Amino acid sequence: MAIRVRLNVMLAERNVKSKDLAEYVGITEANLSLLKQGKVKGVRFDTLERICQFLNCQPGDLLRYEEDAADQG
Amino acid sequence: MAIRVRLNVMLAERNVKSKDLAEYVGITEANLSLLKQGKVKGVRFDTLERICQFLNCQPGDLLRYEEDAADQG
DNA sequence: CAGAATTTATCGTTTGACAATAATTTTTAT
DNA sequence: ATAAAAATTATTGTCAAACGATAAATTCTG
Repeated sequence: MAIRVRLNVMLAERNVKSKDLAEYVGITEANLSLLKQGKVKGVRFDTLERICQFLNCQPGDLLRYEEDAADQG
Repeated sequence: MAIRVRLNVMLAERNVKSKDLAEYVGITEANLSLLKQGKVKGVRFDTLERICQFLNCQPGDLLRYEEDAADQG
């Protein structure tokens, strides 16, 4: 079990481009990519906040405590 | 709007002591207190994971994107 | 293929999570 | 009220890592 970042799912569902989200949040596409791929060890609340704001969702939609997964949506 | 940490609520509901959670998670009571009070700017996923594990809940139960609130539960 | 989008890779900066510790305050019995 | 327990606040310090900036490589998509 681990925290899984579901940003990729959220973006796909809403057909939002990483570039646009990155721009809105105020981080680089590179760093957003890392976050999407679950390659960061944590997140700052202001970043999380901006993402929720842009995607009009809750942290719970982006973060899940679940089985380590290879690739399922 | 901002990210709000609802740890206090979760602990109260489950009648869990901060000390016990801190011990389980592996952080000091002082730092857990800061997290509870919403006085940290972010959180590491391994910390979030342990909290979810101990409280048997999801990140969404602990983090909410909502109106900045003074003290309501 | 061409262009766009995304990911990966480096290196550097700076923030801040968390440790360790102690004192203060609040809560909970007795 | 008083003692004990629990929680908060306060300080100082360390070090991991979030994020920036940039560029190259890879993966879509038309």
